[in-house]
Amino acid sequence: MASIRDVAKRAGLSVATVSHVLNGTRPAKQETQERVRSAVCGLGYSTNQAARNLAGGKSSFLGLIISDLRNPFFPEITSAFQDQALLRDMEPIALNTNYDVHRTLNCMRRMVSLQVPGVAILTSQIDPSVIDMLASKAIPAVFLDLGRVDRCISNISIDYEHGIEEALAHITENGHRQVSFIGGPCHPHSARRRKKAFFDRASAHELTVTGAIDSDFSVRGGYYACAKLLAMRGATAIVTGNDLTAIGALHCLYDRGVRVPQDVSVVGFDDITFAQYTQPALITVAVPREEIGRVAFQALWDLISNPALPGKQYSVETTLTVRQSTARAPDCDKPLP
Amino acid sequence: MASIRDVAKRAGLSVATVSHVLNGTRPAKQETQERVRSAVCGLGYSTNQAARNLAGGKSSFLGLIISDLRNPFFPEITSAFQDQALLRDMEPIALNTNYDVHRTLNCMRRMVSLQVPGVAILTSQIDPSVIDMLASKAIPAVFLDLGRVDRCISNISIDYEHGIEEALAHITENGHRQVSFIGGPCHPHSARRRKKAFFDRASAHELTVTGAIDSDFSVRGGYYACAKLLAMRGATAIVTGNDLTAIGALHCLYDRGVRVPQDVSVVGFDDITFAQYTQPALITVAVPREEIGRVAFQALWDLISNPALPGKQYSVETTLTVRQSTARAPDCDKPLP
DNA sequence: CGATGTCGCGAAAACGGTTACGTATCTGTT
DNA sequence: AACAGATACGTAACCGTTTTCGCGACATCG
Repeated sequence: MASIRDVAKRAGLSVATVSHVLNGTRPAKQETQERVRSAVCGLGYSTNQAARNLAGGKSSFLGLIISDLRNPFFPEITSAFQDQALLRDMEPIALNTNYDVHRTLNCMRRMVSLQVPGVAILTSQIDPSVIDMLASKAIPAVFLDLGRVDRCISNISIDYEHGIEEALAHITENGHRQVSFIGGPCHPHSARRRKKAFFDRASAHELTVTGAIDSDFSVRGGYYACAKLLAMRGATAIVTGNDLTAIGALHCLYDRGVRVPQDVSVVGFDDITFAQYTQPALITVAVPREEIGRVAFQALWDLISNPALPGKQYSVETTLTVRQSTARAPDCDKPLP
Repeated sequence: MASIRDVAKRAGLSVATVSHVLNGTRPAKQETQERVRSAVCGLGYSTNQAARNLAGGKSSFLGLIISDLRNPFFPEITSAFQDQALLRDMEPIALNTNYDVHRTLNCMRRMVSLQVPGVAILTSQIDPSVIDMLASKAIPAVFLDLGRVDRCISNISIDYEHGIEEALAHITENGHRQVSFIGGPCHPHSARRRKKAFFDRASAHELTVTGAIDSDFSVRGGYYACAKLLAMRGATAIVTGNDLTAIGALHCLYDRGVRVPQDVSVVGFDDITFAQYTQPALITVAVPREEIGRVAFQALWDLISNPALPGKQYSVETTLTVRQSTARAPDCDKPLP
């Protein structure tokens, strides 16, 4: 492997000059630049990042911790983050925790070892020890839906209220009066926030909540929760905490011969890619995943560029994506009392 | 940031000893090990990868190039690869090319810059310039469905034949005699191979191929291709080159009032996660994505461990996943002539 | 008792860049 | 002609590890 010294020798220059020409950190004569350029080509030289990171005292990596790439929530976030990072000539290091605290800590250790100047932690469940670790090293971090903001910690909070408000307004306009909710496991902060937003907006619309079940954000879980709901009767609309759950519900309803949307309306949450391909196409509260990825990078970049500044709150909106899984409530052609 | 020198000072030892204790590369007294251990804890020391990579002359990164994380084909490959890499204490660097040659080359340059000891290139379309680049630097590489194998190049080839054979056998057993095919864009090698396998096996089963359309592997494309096929009439089964296409076909059939599987059987390809959630659940030829990720790592690891050895051919099997989107051919209760 | 071997450890040279500082040379001003 | 200020470049220290080489202390053996 050719080193910068080889390039310098071949170009008849000093390593300093070569380095500066390569990085544009110091003016140099046109001819000098040419000489460097051609030596680089001739040798097939490529700068050694490790050495650069070491000498520069800073690394070109940027950490991105997510829960699980297989979860359709994350690929788009990851892609968007990556695109931004590459634009700024940073190497994104994306690792998934598989929802495992040990693994998360392992990942964090790797990040520290890599001297990352910052890390975005976009998982749903964040162990406090991770925050401590970051804080003790003063590594800038961006979290998702973590409550607080701190010295080196920014936070992206998802405005669930807005999308849920749109969803419930839509449902109310369609004459529904009784609605059910299938949420997620109560551990993740985000599931709780979705649920709370649902109840808040439901009561604002004077909707009766007939049955609210905590499920596990999986298709299977959605299926069973929906079956339970069906036993309760009464509700003409089901709102779910994520799309997988909604898909499960859709299947359950189909299997029971309940027509969607004629008999029951269903609203999902997240707007994963496949929400548009369900039968019928799922109405869902869209969480702007690409935007989250972009904002996460931007937030991190700000934090890194200005270590003195305190963390900031960022917010992304959710909005209703209207498709075919809702309709007027079944008994709605009768005039309202 | 505490360095190894700080640790050495605090422990009253030399850096060499600390390094060796930390890496277990030289025997040391129990007491010495303790001293190191405690100094490390006291200072919150964490080894600097950049320095280590530089000094060791090798990097702990492993490249993984994929087309597009958003494509449901890749997350599982990426995850599996990552899991394996972490097990071996390597940092996987996953980058997507977005199907763009420029970006691909940019990614490759980054890999070279990071001194990766090897890279897995698991995209469908591989530009020859990428191979040249790798070859000129003698960087071990693993490709997916690239034809050849070379000095530093291993290849994973997907055995499309097997799964397609199962699919067509299944279809034949169900009394179908005429079948259509919706393939992908002819550029990617893999799409061509799928198509060829289909025709080979179809003729082996003496099936008549009524209509074969090259689409674009998207849901929308599948929809339109299916519409065209419907105009041709005759076929009682449709086999597609990937699941997105099959999903599009499913929607088209639904919209036209053609029942699946009663009127027409549909078979997908890939077995993406959502194939099981379509209505009806999609029968599809499963491509073992996790296995591809694992094998890619293993292949790379072998190549790296034994640079002298030539590249190898690996093969992964495809198999039919039976669900609900096929049934006996409509006219099949009539006795066959 | 001296030769030999083993064990535990330290000194210092890499590794390939960056960058603070210093030294020519060139230009224009007085 | 002398001098200031650019301009263009080189020298060498440094970043935090790994790793080679070698040194002393102690045990073993003839």
